[in-house]
Amino acid sequence: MPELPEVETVRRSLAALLQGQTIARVDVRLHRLIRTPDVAMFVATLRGVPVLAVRRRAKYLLFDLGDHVLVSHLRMEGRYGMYAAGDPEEAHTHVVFSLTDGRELRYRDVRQFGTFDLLPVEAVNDFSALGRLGPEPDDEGFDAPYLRDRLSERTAPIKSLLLDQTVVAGLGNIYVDEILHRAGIHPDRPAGRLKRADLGRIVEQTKQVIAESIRQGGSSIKSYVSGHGTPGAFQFSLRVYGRQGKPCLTCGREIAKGRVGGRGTHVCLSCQKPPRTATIRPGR
DNA sequence: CAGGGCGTCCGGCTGC
DNA sequence: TGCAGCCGGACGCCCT
Repeated sequence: MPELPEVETVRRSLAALLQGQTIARVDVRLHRLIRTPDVAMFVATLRGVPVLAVRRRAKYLLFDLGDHVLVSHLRMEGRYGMYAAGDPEEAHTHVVFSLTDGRELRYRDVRQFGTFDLLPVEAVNDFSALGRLGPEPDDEGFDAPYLRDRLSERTAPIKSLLLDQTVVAGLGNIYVDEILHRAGIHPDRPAGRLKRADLGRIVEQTKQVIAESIRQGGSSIKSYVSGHGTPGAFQFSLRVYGRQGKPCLTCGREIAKGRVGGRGTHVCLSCQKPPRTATIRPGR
């Protein structure tokens, strides 16, 4: 499940692998993944185009191609790999970018949830999702006053709002659980009732957890690997995610698992005091 | 109008 | 051994 650190790790490997490369042609096997423009236009526009840079915004990969930007979202299980032209094709290969040096950048996606949008450069900032994204965790503007401004009056659980990409960009289910545990905040807490100090700890832990995971090459949970095919190591630093039934690494209490906002949620009920309204509470 | 909750997409995997 | 149900990021829809 690639979140910001995993997408950043993929970006770095793709930037190295695609350095100075030009797309010779593109073969789209699963048309549904191409959202804009239509597949014929998508393929025609990409023919013979150089890859100038690979950027990232939140969980989106942006390939700078001169007049156009290719916006790629991996969603749950999308992944890229570099292959020689004759290499046997692995299952769930949906898009193949043939490069002029003979290699192939292949996009695979078991869940078929990933998306591609090829946009004129001047349209990128207005592109629906990209245009509404909140600050990145490492932005200076992502601080406690900003969060208080965005969360005041909001009654939804803090977890749901940290997953809202317009509040802060790039967090997913794994990192939100980790951030809230380290900040000592129960995920069911109504966002608008958090104190200034609570918001400060959330901001601090968000920045720390994301930066540390990027240093570790992301978390390899389920299928994630970088563009080089190498796994990350941050999964060994996870303190609550996937650890239900095991002792809290801080206090020893058994980690509980429930649902918040429809998402599987891991919590230590000693380190993260449940509010009266909590759906995940002691005694079960 | 906007907040909030839920259904949808998909198929490998879990558990009965 | 067979198979129904689970799971989730972004987004659409619906209700309040």
